[in-house]
Amino acid sequence: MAKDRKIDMVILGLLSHDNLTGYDIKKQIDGSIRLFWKGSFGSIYPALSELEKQGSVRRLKNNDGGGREKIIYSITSQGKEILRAWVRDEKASNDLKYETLMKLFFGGVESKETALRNIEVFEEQIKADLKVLQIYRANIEKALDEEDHVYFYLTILFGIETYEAYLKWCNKARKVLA
Amino acid sequence: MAKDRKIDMVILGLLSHDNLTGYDIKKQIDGSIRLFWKGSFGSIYPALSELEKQGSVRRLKNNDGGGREKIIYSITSQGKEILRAWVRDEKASNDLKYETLMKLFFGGVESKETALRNIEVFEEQIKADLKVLQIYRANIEKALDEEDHVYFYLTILFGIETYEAYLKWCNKARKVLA
DNA sequence: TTCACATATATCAAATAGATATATCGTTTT
DNA sequence: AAAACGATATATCTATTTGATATATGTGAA
Repeated sequence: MAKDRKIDMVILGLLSHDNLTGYDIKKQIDGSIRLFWKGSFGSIYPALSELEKQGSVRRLKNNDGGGREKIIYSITSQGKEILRAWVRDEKASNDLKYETLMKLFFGGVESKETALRNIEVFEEQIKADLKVLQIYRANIEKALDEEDHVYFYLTILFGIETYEAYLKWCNKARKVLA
Repeated sequence: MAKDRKIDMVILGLLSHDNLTGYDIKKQIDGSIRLFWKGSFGSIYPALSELEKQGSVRRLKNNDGGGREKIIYSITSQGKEILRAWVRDEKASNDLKYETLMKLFFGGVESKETALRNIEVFEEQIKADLKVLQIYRANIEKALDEEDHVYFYLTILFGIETYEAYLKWCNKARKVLA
């Protein structure tokens, strides 16, 4: 596979906002990033080691007198330049893996009821996620003057717009199957 | 990682419609499936071998007197049952990896113009894809009476609904950034 | 006839997912 | 006060997937 590790950009991007541990990075991915990307420990920790080796991130000394081992990373100026070059690069891979759709696509091997049930499960999940996003939006709209918040806001809007489209589709799909 | 190879379901699903070679499977994934899933030769051929070993697919003899090597597979009744069990199983992983959104999320490290350009590239791609989907829809609506076509139709509708939402979001995003 | 392109199988290294092992810390329950 | 529990934290392993490449044949056009 080509030299093109996407998790590196997630890590550099998050470190451009804050100094973080690998565990922190995982938490942020599962939080604000999960709308459009994901990552596991199995990719985060090895990536952090290699980024350090190549000089894109730096380990902050933080031996505050014995206690839980904790490695806080910060981004270097080289890391920032790599991140910026990636943001400027126009090519981007956008793809989704929707098992629900696949189950529906091959729905012919099972009953219509099964198809409807799969749509229902999907709908419930989306409704729950949409509620969370709407709370995010309400909160962030109070603090939109801060520069970086605008970009976060845009991704929230993306989530809301697409999730509403999913719900519309669920209704249409039900009608088509009926 | 858990015993849970999704490519197996893509293969079994496609073989439940038709007997196909590995190459055919790849073509169908890049065609009708690509809206919600993808797969590469590097996963298809090994999966076909294992599915054959476990008795879910069968190799059809087709030595039609010398010529290009060609291995046509068909699904067995065991394979069909595995496919059906998977369709009945409610749990489904739905996730997207949108590099455009990630570039936007970390847009603060670059200029607003870069962010707008990334949105523009994304928009052009979606517009092109949407056109194709609308042609698909028009064609399939003429043949909706055939049982299996309904499920294909639903995935097309899903694509159209979400792509239209993406375009709406592009316009909103432009306004927010302005 | 040569060139490009589509068909077709197969394999490899790099990247990722998902699970698990290990250990510490803080809070709550017994 | 001890035990139990869940959150924090690093690290590693295997299975899976990607994306690229190697190899070879068939087909149509210049």
